Amino acid sequence: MQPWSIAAAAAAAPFPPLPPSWAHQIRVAASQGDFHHAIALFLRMRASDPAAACSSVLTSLPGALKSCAALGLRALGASLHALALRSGAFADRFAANALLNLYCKLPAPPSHSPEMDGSAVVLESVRKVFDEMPEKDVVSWNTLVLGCAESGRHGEALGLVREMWRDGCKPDSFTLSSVLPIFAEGADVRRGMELHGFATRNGFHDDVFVGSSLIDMYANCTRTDYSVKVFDNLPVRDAILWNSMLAGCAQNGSVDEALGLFRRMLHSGIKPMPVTFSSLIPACGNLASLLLGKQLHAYVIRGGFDGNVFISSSLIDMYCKCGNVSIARRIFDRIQSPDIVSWTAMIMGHALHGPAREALVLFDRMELGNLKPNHITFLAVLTACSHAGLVDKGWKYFNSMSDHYGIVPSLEHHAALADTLGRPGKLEEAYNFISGMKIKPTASVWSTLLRACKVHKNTVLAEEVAKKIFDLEPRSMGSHIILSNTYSSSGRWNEAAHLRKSMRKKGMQKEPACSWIEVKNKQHVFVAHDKSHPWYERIIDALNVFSEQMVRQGYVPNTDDVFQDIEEEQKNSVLCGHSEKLAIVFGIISTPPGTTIRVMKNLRVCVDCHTVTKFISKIVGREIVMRDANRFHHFKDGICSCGDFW
DNA sequence: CTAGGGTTAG
Repeated sequence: MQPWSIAAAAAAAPFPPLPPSWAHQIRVAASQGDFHHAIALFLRMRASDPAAACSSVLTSLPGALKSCAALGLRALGASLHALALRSGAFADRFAANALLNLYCKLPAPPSHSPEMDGSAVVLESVRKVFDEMPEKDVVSWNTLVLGCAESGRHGEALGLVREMWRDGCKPDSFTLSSVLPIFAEGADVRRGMELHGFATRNGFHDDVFVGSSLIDMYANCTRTDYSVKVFDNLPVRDAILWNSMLAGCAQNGSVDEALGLFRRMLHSGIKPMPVTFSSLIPACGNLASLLLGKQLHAYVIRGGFDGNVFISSSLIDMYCKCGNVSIARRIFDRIQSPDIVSWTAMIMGHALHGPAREALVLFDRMELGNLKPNHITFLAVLTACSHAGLVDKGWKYFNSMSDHYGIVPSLEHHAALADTLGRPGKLEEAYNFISGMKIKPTASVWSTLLRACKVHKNTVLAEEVAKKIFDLEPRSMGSHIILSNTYSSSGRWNEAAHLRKSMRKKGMQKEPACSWIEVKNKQHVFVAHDKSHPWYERIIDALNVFSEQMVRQGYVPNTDDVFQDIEEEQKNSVLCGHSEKLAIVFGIISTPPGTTIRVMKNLRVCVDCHTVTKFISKIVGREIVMRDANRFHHFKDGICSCGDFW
């Protein structure tokens, strides 16, 4: 006889494995994010297996409720609520918390009462569930705190934290990471640091969730130095945290820090992801550093990310901002299905670089593809109209916004149309347009007209417009300067001097004009009449040589923009010191023949510099790209892409 | 049953 053994018995007659229970399957599906499946299982159980449905209410309800919350199933959620009450499952912490979460996550229903909006109705039922809960724990509090924080009820969320504290329930890492984004949004670094202190004292500081909320909070408060410290102290840094750090730095202007992190990231063997690039590349655009941008583009290609629309759009934008619209266009043309952002970036690029009509050609092509323009697209289109001097089209696009697209024109759209009207000299029309606006025009809307008044030398209207601007914004620097220049250019030196004097009295100082150029990885900055650059003498010598050639070709200095009451002879020497001329000539004598010159300027280019640059581009046979405060100018063979209209 | 962190156009 064989000795009796369980193993032998099992081997002889193995039982088939038990089928997983309904409740188990529902829990697993819900926790894996397969909410439809979880709901389907729950409904099937209720219909086909009343006994199981009855015995596993407690264990299956949380998963089902979570799925309703995720899918926004209000009606089913309500019937589960009834079931929870009827079956007594509501007494259970887990089921009750899941119910609380459901009400927090459901979108606000349309409101029927005028006194109360939908979200207030929701909050009331949430609060009711919460108050009736027989047993509250930290999860219940956290659910409510998050619900308030996410629906913008910041004060209430913070009040709840105090309330839970008083109630003897200690905030934990969940609470912290729900509340920290409030201080991030409000850029309230003081209270953010208080929470950081609390986190440290209670051992939550190296929690990844808390850590990433802290990083985000400090970045939003433009304290990326603290972000980096928190980041460095975290024990575990997975890849996403790097990206979050990087984006935080890049978006808040700490580009050097972002690039440093990018290098460290590569060093630590963490592979860059598409988001890494779509947050870094725009930062290069904002620095207008073509060199850096090109290096990142090379990484993008090597990493095989060039098919990503986000990256392509950011590359288009970066190349446009760095002055290379043709590369941008090549990238755009290679996108299989450009989205609204890619189109808008490209339209804006053409609008800013010229010829601006190309922007409108693109817009029409986009519409043929049934892609719907949004308010930013219209901003780009209206910018194109103003730069191309297309008054009728400007009106047409402006009116079509509300007529065909249901987009309410914003202040920016109004400013763009006012500019479109004013630039070609339709000052009266622009004035009437601004006066008749449905929203109250701001100083910046009026100042587009003021600039137009200066260009068209209408001192009377300029004075009236300036008065409106100074009422709205008494210390508007730009407007003071434009008005003073308007006086000067019509020979009213006394009034100009008087205005300048009152500006000095108010302690207002003009922003000095400066231009800069990147040569051999180094930025060279030129301030007007600044002789400190080591090559200054050589630059002036070269400028004089160009001058002689220009005069032979018919150049006449334009002293309209010299706003001092001095002799013509002296005015010419004032013009010679303009920063953009210094930067351009430096670029020409310090780079090999044929190299494209890219110059940036903080203010708008003056008429004389514009003319001189056209001559120089022809004399040296080079393309010169200049970004001024308003747009890009491409000079080639004596012609500028702005069509002398800017 | 509760949490977070990422991206492009102005």
